[in-house]
Amino acid sequence: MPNSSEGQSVRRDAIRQLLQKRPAATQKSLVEALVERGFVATQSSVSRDLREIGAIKTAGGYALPRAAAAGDEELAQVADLLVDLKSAGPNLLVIRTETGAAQRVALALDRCKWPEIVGNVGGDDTVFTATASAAAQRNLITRIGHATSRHWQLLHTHRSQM
Amino acid sequence: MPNSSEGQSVRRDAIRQLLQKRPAATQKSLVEALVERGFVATQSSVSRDLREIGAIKTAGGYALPRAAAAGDEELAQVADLLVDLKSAGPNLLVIRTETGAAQRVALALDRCKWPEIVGNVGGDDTVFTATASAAAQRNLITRIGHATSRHWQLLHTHRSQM
DNA sequence: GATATATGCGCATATTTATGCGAGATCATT
DNA sequence: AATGATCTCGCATAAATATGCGCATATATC
Repeated sequence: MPNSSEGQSVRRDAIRQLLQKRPAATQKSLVEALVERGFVATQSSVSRDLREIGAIKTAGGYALPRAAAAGDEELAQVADLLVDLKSAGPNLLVIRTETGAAQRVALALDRCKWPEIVGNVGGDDTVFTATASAAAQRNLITRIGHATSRHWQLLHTHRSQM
Repeated sequence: MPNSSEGQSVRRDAIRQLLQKRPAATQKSLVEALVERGFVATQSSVSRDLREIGAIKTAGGYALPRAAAAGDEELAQVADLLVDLKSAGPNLLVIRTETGAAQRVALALDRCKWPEIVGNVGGDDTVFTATASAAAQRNLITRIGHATSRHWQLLHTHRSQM
């Protein structure tokens, strides 16, 4: 059952966790580790996932870029300020915050330096976050959920594709 | 004419420079760039060089880890304090400094976080720098020379192999 | 200088990684 | 519910990367 059955972002999250624990020597070894954890995936997918995640390959194996790990904390600090989260097309995520907190949230998102985020602008109680693709956006939503320990339910507004 | 005909460190230096300008998409492209600059090398060598240099492969191509670039400046600042430089076996580099400056130099070397350096200790006018191998040591010497814009002539003391 | 040991490198090739393509799958629109 | 646009993913395979081996050269020791 392919397609955006959220399985992808969960798997990528799992990969991030694995990499955080220890670098992975090869993609095959990652596949095996994933299988152990109940995921089904092939080397192909892992290859694509790693690109998407922004992982780097060092002499010691695949690892997360330093910023990727750090980002979570930035966000966690402003978790309480988040109110709502809506997608407006695949390239724009609209985040509602407590009034007056948008700037702070936008700043936190900036500091995360996540590859999914192209850029942010914060108004008063709204942050616009630009994403490169629908996939990146989905991913981002999962990551925000993860970092804020909150389950965001995404009510898509009309998906005006373009 | 293979072997430690210092060609290796020079080539690795060239690779570092290339990577500093822009990431390299593939090793083949690096080989070509090297050839353009008058080097002779195969993909095999470049593969080994990259490992040695500590380069990482990102989605954008091969690049130097941030520290690698930064290190040079650290060292440049203490360049004047260096007096002499001798190897004592493949694993130990003995650096003479102005009196009282050894600590400072050792600190700078630490901060470089170069992969060639296993560790440093600074006394009063002498720094001991541990290297993992003869190759690493040669490499290190070139890099120090490069960073300090100085040509160190290495009088080896007896090379007690072991 | 002769011998022993360690090292650099290219070649050929094994191993690993990336990708074109087609098959489901989902969702918006009509 | 049919149509179409857009995704994800696995397969097969192309492309890229790593490495065992052997020669040539350098270095150490005698």
